[in-house]
Amino acid sequence: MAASEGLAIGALARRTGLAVSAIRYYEAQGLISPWRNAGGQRRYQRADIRRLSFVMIAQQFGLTLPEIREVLSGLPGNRTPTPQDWKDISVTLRAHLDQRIDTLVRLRDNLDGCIGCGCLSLPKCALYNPDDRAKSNGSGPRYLMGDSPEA
Amino acid sequence: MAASEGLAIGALARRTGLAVSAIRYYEAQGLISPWRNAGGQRRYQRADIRRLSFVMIAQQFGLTLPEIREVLSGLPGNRTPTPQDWKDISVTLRAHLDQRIDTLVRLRDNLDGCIGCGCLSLPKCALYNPDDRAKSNGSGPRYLMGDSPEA
DNA sequence: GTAATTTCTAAACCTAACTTTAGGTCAAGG
DNA sequence: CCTTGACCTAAAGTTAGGTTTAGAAATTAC
Repeated sequence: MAASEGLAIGALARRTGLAVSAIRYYEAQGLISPWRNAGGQRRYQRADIRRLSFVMIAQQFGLTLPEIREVLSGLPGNRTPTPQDWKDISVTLRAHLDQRIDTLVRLRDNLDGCIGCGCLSLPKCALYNPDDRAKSNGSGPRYLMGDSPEA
Repeated sequence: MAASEGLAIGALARRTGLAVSAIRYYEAQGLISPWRNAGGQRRYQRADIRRLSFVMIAQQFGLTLPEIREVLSGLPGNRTPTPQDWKDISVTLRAHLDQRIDTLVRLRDNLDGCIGCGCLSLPKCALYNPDDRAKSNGSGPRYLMGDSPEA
């Protein structure tokens, strides 16, 4: 009834642009924790709009949901996060983004020297970086290995 | 028998570091086209080592397999690609990479102003860019939509 | 000329991040 | 009161990019 009862999931979905099913999924992944009303329906705080916005931004930055959950754990649990709280955890986000950009820039800098020369001999190039690739996917060994230029 | 018979799939796997299953998968996706020997086994050209290396690099750059197939279609079909051929298609790759870096840098430049201010009001920020998100995944609508700072 | 490797195909399985479906309950309006 | 729309759970389906499995045939090694 009153506004103090919190937001229903549909209202939160409209405010964030997320699908209702996505919000439930995020809950299952531990990214958001609504309470339940007498009828068993989810109710959200207004601050959860901001929380989900943060999740969406972090996803654009390339973080996985577990990573985002980790970053969000930096928020205070006992009170509604303040603007300063959000600033604080955005530092972590910025670090992730910086690293991602650095990696791509490094790749780009090597492009002309490696593919550009036509040899594609990766082990001899700085492109070969197992650490970068390890994050790509949990399944299967993926590492770069080139050949001698005669191929 | 002789070297002129081409590479078996296991040999190609060893040369590239890819799994045999991955190479077969790439064939199914139209990224590589071996011929078959008398016994029905796949045989590859030595130039295919380079082709797969290119696939692996392009993947690091964030291209999907269909995108990579598209880029590879720029290679001559009637002869073994020369170093210059590889240089030519690497220009396309470079363009993809540049665009990806630009997007991330733009996101970073907006980070302090948007999340950093604590409002997370995305529609009012330059972060809101449907084009960037459209590429993320085929399934489900994902677009950013913020809220007013009171949330 | 066998035995051990490789390779073959097809189909099932895997993760991430969700959506869809099915069948049922809750809440709000008239 | 009762209908309509929002919400509930659980399970199955989806896409990308592969891996694994199973059973059979081809190659290679000795």
